[in-house]
Amino acid sequence: MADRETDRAVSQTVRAQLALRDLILSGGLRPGERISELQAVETTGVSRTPVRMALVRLEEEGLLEAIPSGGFMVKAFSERDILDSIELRGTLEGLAVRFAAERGVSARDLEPLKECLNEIDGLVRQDPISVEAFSSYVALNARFHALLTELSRSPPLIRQIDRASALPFASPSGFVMAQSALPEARQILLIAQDHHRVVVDAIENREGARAEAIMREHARLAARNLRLALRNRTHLDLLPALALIRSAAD
Amino acid sequence: MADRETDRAVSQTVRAQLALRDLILSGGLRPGERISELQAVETTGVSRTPVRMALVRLEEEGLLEAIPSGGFMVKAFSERDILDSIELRGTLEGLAVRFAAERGVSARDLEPLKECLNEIDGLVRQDPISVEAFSSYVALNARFHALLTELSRSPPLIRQIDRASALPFASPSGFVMAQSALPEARQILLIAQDHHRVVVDAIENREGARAEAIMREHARLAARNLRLALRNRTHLDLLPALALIRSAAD
DNA sequence: ACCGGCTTTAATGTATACAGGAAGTATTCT
DNA sequence: AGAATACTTCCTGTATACATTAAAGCCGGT
Repeated sequence: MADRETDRAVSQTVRAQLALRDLILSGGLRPGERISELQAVETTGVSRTPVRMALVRLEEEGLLEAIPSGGFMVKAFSERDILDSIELRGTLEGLAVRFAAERGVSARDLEPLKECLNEIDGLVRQDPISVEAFSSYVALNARFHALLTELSRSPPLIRQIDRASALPFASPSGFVMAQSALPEARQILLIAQDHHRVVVDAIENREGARAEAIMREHARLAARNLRLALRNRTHLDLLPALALIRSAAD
Repeated sequence: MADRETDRAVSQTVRAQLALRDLILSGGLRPGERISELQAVETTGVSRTPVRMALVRLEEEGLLEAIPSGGFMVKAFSERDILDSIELRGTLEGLAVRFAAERGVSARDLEPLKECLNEIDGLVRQDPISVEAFSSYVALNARFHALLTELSRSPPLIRQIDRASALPFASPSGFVMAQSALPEARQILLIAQDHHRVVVDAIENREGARAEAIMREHARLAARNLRLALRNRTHLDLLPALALIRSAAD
């Protein structure tokens, strides 16, 4: 019912984009496989025009790759690509918090950040942390990162960060759920939350270099999570877009 | 008539994209102005479908902005936006050269870079530097930066740098021509070339932090060029996309 | 049996027709 | 005279039909 209403509200293009993205991330298409427009029309139920539109947007998003002769194929990522994408996001977020620190942030703008921090504190206080708490953490973490980048007050930078975070495995919360099954899960979350507090403190004190450095290191937690999850090979079903990873042998 | 042949070779979408981009950058449309598809059809001579495609790509490129009610408008940039975009590019290029330094680059891969450097040396040796030499510099500089980012061997990063450099005022050579009319032109070029040599040296010696820092500073030369050109208000016609800059008062 | 060329098929790129909706304008009422 | 409402007009989003081109399969020759 709500679905029915939103279905009518959003454009066919967006509907196709969401459907195709889910299909790709769920592994419905193999990396390197050509994605036929006609086939996409059948699976999404919309006509070719919005499907084409959605394909272009998914290419810009980084999930698809244009075939020289025409059309698109599902992009394949190496583990290195993913690690680089995480480092890339960390670098951009580092620039954002440096801007925030150097340019100054009002106490009023800092308040929602601190609320976020307190809510996260409430979550990580429990030991062990429930799966529901992890789920809540993902949402709060995403909100915190979004608020943080906005502190830069730099539309071009915010835009670029959004684009870099569009790849699910590069997003700030990409590997949090996968981490929930790990024994060191709570410890990692505590460290991450400490990073959060430190970066806010650095911004408050106008310490640009410190804020930038800690933000870069913060992103590297995601890289650690990925490596741990891949090594343990447990709960890999919690990893979105794992289907897009091609082994180094390919 | 190579034009006639290329016209037939490239798709209508690309043709529309190039035509519309030129139109926007030349100031044919005012920032904030809605860009009508029908009007675009008339000016480009292609039908609505490729025009629509081109509009979407130009939006992703950052030159257009989607209107909530539908359609697109020409994006307006503040001087701050442009300076931030330059700093952003510098940060990304800094990451690229850090990757290159840390991961190591073979002498073979470094060779084309050094050729580029020698060619640029030949240009900046003359005093004063001719306009033709400036023009050659732009091409060589673009080539050098492209080779440099490729040394990172990181497709996601290269992709992101390309996107960040798509905005003409953020590209490595965006303000070089505007600088050609300045009295301090040669001095700036000499400094830029020194940066080039230093960054290659740093990469060779695996000095990641040094390479990153010098690359960031190198980008800031573009910021200085922009400020000088805007203050002197001379030869502003050499600045592409100046029409997109809205004053702080707007 | 394998390779090369031809034919057929299918997929993309393009053009256009149609419907729904937003914005601007004119008119009318207060 | 001003504001609100209704109307008209234009614009976008969507669907579909057509043409061109690339790819795949088949047939024939070596």
